[in-house]
Amino acid sequence: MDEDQLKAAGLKVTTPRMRILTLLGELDQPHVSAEQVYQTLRDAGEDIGLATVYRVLTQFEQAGIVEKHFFSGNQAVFELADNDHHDHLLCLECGKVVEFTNEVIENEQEKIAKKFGFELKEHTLTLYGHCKQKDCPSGQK
Amino acid sequence: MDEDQLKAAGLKVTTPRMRILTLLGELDQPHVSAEQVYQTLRDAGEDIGLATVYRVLTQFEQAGIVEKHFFSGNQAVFELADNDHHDHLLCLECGKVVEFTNEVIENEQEKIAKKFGFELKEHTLTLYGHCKQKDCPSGQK
DNA sequence: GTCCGTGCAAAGGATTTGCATAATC
DNA sequence: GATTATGCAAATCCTTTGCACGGAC
Repeated sequence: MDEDQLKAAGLKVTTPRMRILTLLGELDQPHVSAEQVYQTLRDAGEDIGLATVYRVLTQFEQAGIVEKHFFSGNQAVFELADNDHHDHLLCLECGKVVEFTNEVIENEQEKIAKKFGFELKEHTLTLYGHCKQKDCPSGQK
Repeated sequence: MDEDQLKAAGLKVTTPRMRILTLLGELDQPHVSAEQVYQTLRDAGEDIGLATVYRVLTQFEQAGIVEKHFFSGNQAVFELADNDHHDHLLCLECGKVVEFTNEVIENEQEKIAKKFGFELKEHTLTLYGHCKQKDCPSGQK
């Protein structure tokens, strides 16, 4: 339960934290910016500040509850961390995001790190392309 | 020659552009921020503006002369684009950067894109770890 | 009641833009 | 000489911080 996750992370159970955590679990598109979280909650009538959203998301990241990505380079997006790691494939035209996991690549990364004497801690793999769907500009014929 | 690269990109041959292009080719550590380029040139006595550095690097990126990366998330770094693509492995402790290429991963990426109906355009793969070298905090016993 | 958390406004850092001047072709 | 570049300063965008008040335990 959300509440237990907060306690486990040593964070007091407050309204903003609960609202943000719940919201992250209800999204259609699991990748959101701090601004989007803020706007969504404001629209829902919450009296929350943008600074709090940033603070909470940062705390969640440190607690391992969420992951932070820099798909676009200028604005961070957050997503609820799931048990098994995954990477991303996204459409340059419509922004659609697909998550995937690939054992072959994961193993190869370990080999590369070992080859250079590194102890691998984490990695970021993002593929960019055109999804070619009917609802995307890249799919128009 | 540097000059020809500029002309080929449809950019006039100006002092700032030549200085930046030359500098990028002479670096020990090929990954630099706009600020570093700016400081290095100022220290060398050039009368250049930071805004120009940003403008030129952006133009170079669009011309395919340089690549822009977001290793740290908050500050972009640039490097001269080489013929064959490569990915990066970097040390979380000392910032050391190693470049590598891996056919297995490249092929696997194509398969993934195909599997989801995407036309792959580009990708970013960065591995983070500890290099364990004697000159790095991660290497101290 | 103590301590941590929050909202708001101000500060910060990286990058971009407006504009008059200066350089390239 | 016309057009494109440049330097400087101001502006913008995203994110963080300072501070007094409010809420959790």
